[in-house]
Amino acid sequence: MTPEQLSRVVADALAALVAEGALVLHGDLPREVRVERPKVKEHGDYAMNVALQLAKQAGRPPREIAELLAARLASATGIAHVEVAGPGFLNVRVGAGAQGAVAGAIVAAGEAYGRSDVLRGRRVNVEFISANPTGPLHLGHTRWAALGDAIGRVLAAAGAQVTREFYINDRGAQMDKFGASLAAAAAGQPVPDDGYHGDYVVELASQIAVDRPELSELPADERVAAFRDEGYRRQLVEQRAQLDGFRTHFDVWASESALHDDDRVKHGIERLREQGHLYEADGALWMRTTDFGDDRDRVLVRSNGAFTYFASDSAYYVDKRERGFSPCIYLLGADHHGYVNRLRAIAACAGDDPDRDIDVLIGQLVKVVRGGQELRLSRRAGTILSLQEVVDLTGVDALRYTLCRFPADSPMTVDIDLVTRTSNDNPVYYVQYAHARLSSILRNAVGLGLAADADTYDPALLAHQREGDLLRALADLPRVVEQAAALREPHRVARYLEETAATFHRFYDECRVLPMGDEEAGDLHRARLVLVAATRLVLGNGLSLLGVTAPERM
RNA sequence: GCGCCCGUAGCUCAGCUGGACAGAGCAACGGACUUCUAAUCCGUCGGUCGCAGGUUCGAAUCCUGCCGGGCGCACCA
Repeated sequence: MTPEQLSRVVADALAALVAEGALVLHGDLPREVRVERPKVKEHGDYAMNVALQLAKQAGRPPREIAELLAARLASATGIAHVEVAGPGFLNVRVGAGAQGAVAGAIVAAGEAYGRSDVLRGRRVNVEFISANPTGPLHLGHTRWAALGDAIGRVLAAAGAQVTREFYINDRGAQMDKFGASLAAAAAGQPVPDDGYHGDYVVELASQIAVDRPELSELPADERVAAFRDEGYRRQLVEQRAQLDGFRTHFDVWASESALHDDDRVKHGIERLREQGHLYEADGALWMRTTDFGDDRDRVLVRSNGAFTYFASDSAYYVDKRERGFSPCIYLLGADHHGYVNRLRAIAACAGDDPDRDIDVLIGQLVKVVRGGQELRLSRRAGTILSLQEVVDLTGVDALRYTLCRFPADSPMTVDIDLVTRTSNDNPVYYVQYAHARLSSILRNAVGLGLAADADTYDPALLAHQREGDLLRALADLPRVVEQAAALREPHRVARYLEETAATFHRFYDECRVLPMGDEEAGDLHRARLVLVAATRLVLGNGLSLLGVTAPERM
């Protein structure tokens, strides 16, 4: 019996009580009965607080309601024991057979276990990183790469159709500064003070100068533009290669300048104009974002006729919506949190519901510590720790896992020395090791002529305390995934995996799976083998939601 | 000045969106391998959940005000 099944049983019992008139509720039945796993095992396998929540609506003491429900549940199949505890909690123990059946169900579901269709039909756009193509990606971007990709995976697992998108800020003054920096460096001149100063600028400039000598012959202004475009092209290739290596793949690379070139900016502004929130003042075109919580109105077209960056943002949002996405998710660094109200106001001004159609996630920036010292990351100052450098040090798995382990809004410190360490200071190895151990058992089983057979094992034999603990942990994956998707919090998956791995290790410690020596294989061996296969699937499926590999051996 | 995020064990951090005595890892100390991977397991030590009020059967969680830290407030990109 899974928590979802239990929840349904209790909801049905509740509905029956109401239908019979045994319970009168003011208002509707609760949409869902929440099932929790109590921390204290004396409180049973599962606990529910429906009775406490309904007390007010029913106008009766919670314990009375709980008693009514308990009487009904006592005879339900799969439930071994029900009791009312404390102020009105409903504590349930699940029968061994019903509990053990979970393992077989997981094996039968295979790689689909943990997936659901709660978001079926939703087309979700996840935009993240969106760096300027003026240099290598650094560790700051890496958090969004790991997180954004994992959010995409989790949403897809919940049934959504996901498009991952990278918005290229390839237009405007920063690009020109980049071009000027390259042109200067190529000519052996010092880069402008407000330009880009990293070593990579010099390298890139000299490569371009060698590969495309004709560019250096151009007149000054054309030369800057030529170096800018060539540098841009190469940086983009570089960024994509680095992200590929980090297992982060984008479905769409959206160019800001393309948005202008094919008039989607104009089109977007027209669409917004139809909604009636644009006005002209002081020769400029404004959007009345203050109608929707922004602290000031924003300019779309300056009095000199130039489009603002905000115009691109607005048009880009309209473009996404016209491609059918809802919600459009944005991952932004904390240094951009001022954009939240602005972006939500764009959605509102476009006639959308910001709570439904847009979701702006703010992530705290990562602090980087190496050798006990904090590194200050600045591209323009040239003190970059690039994504590639860090990946080379730590490996993709360790880095991805570490970055996905924490909620985005919690400030995190990446200690390079720690992530680099391939010891059990590193939770990723703890989880991977469990998976390798499980794989090993299954390999050895094959050697003994045994295989996990979900159809013929006896689920009631999985009655050991450690087996029950493990089964209940495994049964949690679907709701962990659902919640991770709903809240856009993949770290829940990581934490869940750590707990489940620990639960497995404890099981392993006490419960022998395979027959020893000349021992004949019995029904308990077969049942445990199914449990092992189920556990391996859960860890493997969970790791893949984070984009981390599940090794067969370590 | 206005706004957003954070403050939980010595350290790094969870805390299931209000539940039953506040958790994990690391660090410290002590145990467990002749048979499925010891990258593991078990035990001990460790907390006024920043402070003060409020909401209620019940608050680390929600509200208000302080304190401390990070970040942001352009016809910039």
